[in-house]
Amino acid sequence: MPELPEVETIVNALEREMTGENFTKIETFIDVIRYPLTLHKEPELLNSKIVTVRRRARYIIIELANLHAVVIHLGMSGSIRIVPQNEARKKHEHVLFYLSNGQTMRFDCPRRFGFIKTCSLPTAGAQPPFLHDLGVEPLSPKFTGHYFKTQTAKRRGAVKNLLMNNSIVVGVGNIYVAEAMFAAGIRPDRLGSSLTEDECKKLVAEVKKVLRQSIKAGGTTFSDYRQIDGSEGKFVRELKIYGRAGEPCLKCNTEIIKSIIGGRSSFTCHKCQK
DNA sequence: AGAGATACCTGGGAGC
DNA sequence: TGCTCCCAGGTATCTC
Repeated sequence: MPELPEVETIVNALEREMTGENFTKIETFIDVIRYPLTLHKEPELLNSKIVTVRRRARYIIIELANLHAVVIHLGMSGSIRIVPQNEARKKHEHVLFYLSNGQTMRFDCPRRFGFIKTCSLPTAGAQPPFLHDLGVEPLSPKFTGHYFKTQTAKRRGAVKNLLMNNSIVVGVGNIYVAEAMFAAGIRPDRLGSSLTEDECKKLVAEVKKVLRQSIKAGGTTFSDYRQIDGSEGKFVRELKIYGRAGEPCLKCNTEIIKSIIGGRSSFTCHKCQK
């Protein structure tokens, strides 16, 4: 499933392929994915130059010269491909964006957890209005151990849930939370407010590290994520704890235990993580 | 206010 | 082999 590194990989590729082009036609093949699709009825999205493709949290923002924007969220199984216009449409390619260079950008979303919103921007480079309440970017200098300590100190709940809370820090999903918490030696069910400043520092550092490693590897292919050329991400080979319930811990051989925290699968080595 | 639970959806794996 | 069942996930929304 696409987490932040995957979205980053996709955004970089879209920026390279689409900047300077424009949409000549938008076709939808389904009325509702997560929300009703309306963008095929919005002529202001057509024939205006694509100025940038950027990312905020897991949202892909395609900004047009006329200050309209297409905002795409891939949900858990969405992917985007850029292929020639004459290529046959795949079963779950629900939206086709025709580009002025003869290519199509295709939004594929088998489980329909993704969505596409459109909005107008107050100024060039501005954030879409509905993204204003998001927390800091995990790879930005704003995400520090001290910041995380401040946030956890005033809240209740398990550390894992706080790391996945989008109003604190964005784009850290279930896979990378598991990996970062293992690397930092902290149990995911620890009360967030029980973390020392040093533990927060260590955890924040490991979150950044695991995200950077994954970006370098082209993202994690787990079930159906693909890069825009259809190739697989390679980070899945490097997962040390996620999905390894019942298997021995790679550091100490203790059996990895699966539990449910915040309604999501969690993986813990009770010897290495305190 | 904030935290927890739930709905959304379907491919794929497990089990029979 | 083929069927059924259940699980995976991020976000919005509801409830407490």
